[in-house]
Amino acid sequence: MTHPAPASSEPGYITGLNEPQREAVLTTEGPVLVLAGAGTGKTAALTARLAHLIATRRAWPSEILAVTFTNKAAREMRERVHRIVGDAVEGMPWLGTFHSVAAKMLRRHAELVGLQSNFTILDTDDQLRLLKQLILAADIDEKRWPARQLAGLIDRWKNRGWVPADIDAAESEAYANGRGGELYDAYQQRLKAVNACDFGDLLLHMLTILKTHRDVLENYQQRFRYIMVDEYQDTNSSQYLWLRLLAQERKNICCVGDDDQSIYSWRGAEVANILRFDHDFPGAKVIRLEQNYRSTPHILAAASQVIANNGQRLGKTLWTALESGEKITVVGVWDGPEEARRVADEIESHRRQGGRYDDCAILVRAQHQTREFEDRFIAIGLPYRIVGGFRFYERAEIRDALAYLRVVHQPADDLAFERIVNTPKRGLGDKAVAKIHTLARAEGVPLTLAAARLCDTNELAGAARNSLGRLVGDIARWRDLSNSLVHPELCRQILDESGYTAMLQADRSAESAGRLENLTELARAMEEYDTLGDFLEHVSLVMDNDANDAGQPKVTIMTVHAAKGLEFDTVFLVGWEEGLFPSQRALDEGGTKSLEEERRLAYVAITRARRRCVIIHAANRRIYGQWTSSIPSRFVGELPEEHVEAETTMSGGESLWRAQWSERTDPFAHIERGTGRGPGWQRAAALGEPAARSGNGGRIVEVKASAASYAAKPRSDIEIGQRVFHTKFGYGIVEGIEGNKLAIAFEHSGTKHVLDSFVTPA
DNA sequence: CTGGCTAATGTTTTT
DNA sequence: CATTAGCCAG
Repeated sequence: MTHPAPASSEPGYITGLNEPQREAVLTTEGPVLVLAGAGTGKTAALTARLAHLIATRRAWPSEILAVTFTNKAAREMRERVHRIVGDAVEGMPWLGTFHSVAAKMLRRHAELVGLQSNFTILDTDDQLRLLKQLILAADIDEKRWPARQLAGLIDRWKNRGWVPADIDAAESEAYANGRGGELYDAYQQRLKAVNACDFGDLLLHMLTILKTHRDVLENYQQRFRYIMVDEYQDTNSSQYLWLRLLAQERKNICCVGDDDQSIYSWRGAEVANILRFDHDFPGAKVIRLEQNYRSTPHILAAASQVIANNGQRLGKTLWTALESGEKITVVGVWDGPEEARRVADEIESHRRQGGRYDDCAILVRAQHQTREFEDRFIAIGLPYRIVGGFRFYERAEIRDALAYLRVVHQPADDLAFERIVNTPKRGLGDKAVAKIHTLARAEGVPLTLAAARLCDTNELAGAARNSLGRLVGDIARWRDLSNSLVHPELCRQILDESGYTAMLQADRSAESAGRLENLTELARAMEEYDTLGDFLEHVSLVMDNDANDAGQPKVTIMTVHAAKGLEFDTVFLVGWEEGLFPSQRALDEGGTKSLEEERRLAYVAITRARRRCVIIHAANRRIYGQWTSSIPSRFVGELPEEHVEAETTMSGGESLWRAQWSERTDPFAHIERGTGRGPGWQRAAALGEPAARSGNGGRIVEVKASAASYAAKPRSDIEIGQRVFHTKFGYGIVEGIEGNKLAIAFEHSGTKHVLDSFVTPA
């Protein structure tokens, strides 16, 4: 395809675009669906379109609704638009994730669904605690009907846009013999009582409001001259309904998506939304972006071949003008540790050839796979970062601090009160809390108020009464202070006066120093927000842990899900084995639907690579501490041979994994699973230690010293038997020294091999 | 009421 | 295996 010569008066943001991209940018009126394959410049087109609307004065920035799924995507769009149109983007209040935009709206109309505008947004943990209370109260055995299950069910209902009244008997049957609906209703009531929302409510409540209050709906319909949606294939029903209501009047809605990259159906995403777009918006213009700018032909061909195995797809033909590059490499290794060694070796050799660490990414199917790599990388001192994992605000100390702030900010926040009432320990255990609860229920007041009243009675014994009285007094005082004190300072003061800081200081464990640091960071982060309320909202909706990407280049380790939308020169796709990828869960469900989603995930994974894609599968892996043999993923078998370079470190040679692959038809194969005595284990026992086999025709050479440790000399201040401190593993005793590598028996983490530079004498 | 122990249970993926 | 929830003893 050739690019037409740009007209001389053409604005800069158009110039670099190809023909379909231009069309997507310039078709501003009416419904537009952009089907954008991986790496086809979707974000470029989307941001150019946004800039175009503003630059040509079709709309003020405040008249455009632009929604994404992740904060990362929202931030990136904001930055890119800013680069084009400058500070006008500051006035784009309606650019954000579905959840943050909905929350913003809901704060304005909260009273229409029985909430106050300072409502709390609950996280999963609060939600579960609340549900557990309700399950207990309903006299249901929580062992048999776990709160998690109910939470999942309610979430699914909310994703579909169903309020409690919409739950029929059949749906209700999914929990506790038909009591699901009843509990959903109780849950919603309880949320209202504590003036709180969960994630799903943000959209569901707004949907209710838009449906029942014409004036509000019309207001927004008028305001949003243009609506743009990123990753449309990931919308769930409630998001879809919400969008449809808002777009109904002007119909200037532009959705961008790729049905092949729909990987969130477990979260309620409906691919059907993208399939029925032109049904809901008649006359919709469909634009396909098919030129891929990211990957080499080999990579693109392999990805296309894999995804072609899926049935339900709109279908598109990706092509690239790039030169052919190298084939995809498929490597079979013996076990997990070897997989990690192999990846580390490849990265170091890439590095020696002048490459950078941040060219490389390791994509895993499930979070727990990151461990193996982390262990190895720490041992050899290879810089890495793990994306995802725990978010900043999920750490216990942050949540405790936030609970204090929530109690101060929102007096009805019972869940926050429960969390802090005995943290730090102040002698207020179950007994005391139960009394507060009883009183609160009897008088129909929030826990903080009940606690205050309880202090005026003789219900509590001396010590507990004093303790509770102090807490109640403190909270009242902090509430007063919150009007006069800037909130970062308020936060520091609360942490000090509550004894929380002292508690951490008294704690001599490995993590406590980091925790104190996190709290300092929290107070610092608060400075960026105008009000305490703003801050709390950002923490629950927006804050992610992308902040730690500063410093020197690092290898990125993350899940495939987290990698969507990103690209890297070199990508390692690890753990491509049946049961891991595709996941056991997808296999158990048996249907083609979940399997196809796994395949889309594989497609997303492969298409992250620009130049080099290495796919690895291991013959043996430890699952729940048991060695289990595994066979290569079916997706490995679906890779087109002409685009693949296969390699194995196993003596059986290249054909081995293909032979193993045929085991999937063995009806008794599953019997070996989890016994710890499967074929893989037996082979291992027969052949000896995996590492010892490396001379046996295998291509892996056991790396004794990495490049990083090769030339380094040992430290003089550390000797065997010495007690040392390691930032990640805590305290331990040095058991061995080899060059600058130490073997340390850690008090909590067992014996590990680490570089001495990570260690200080204790 | 606290702290330490045992037992059970779990691993997708995230706003 | 590793974490966590729930139980029991001090």
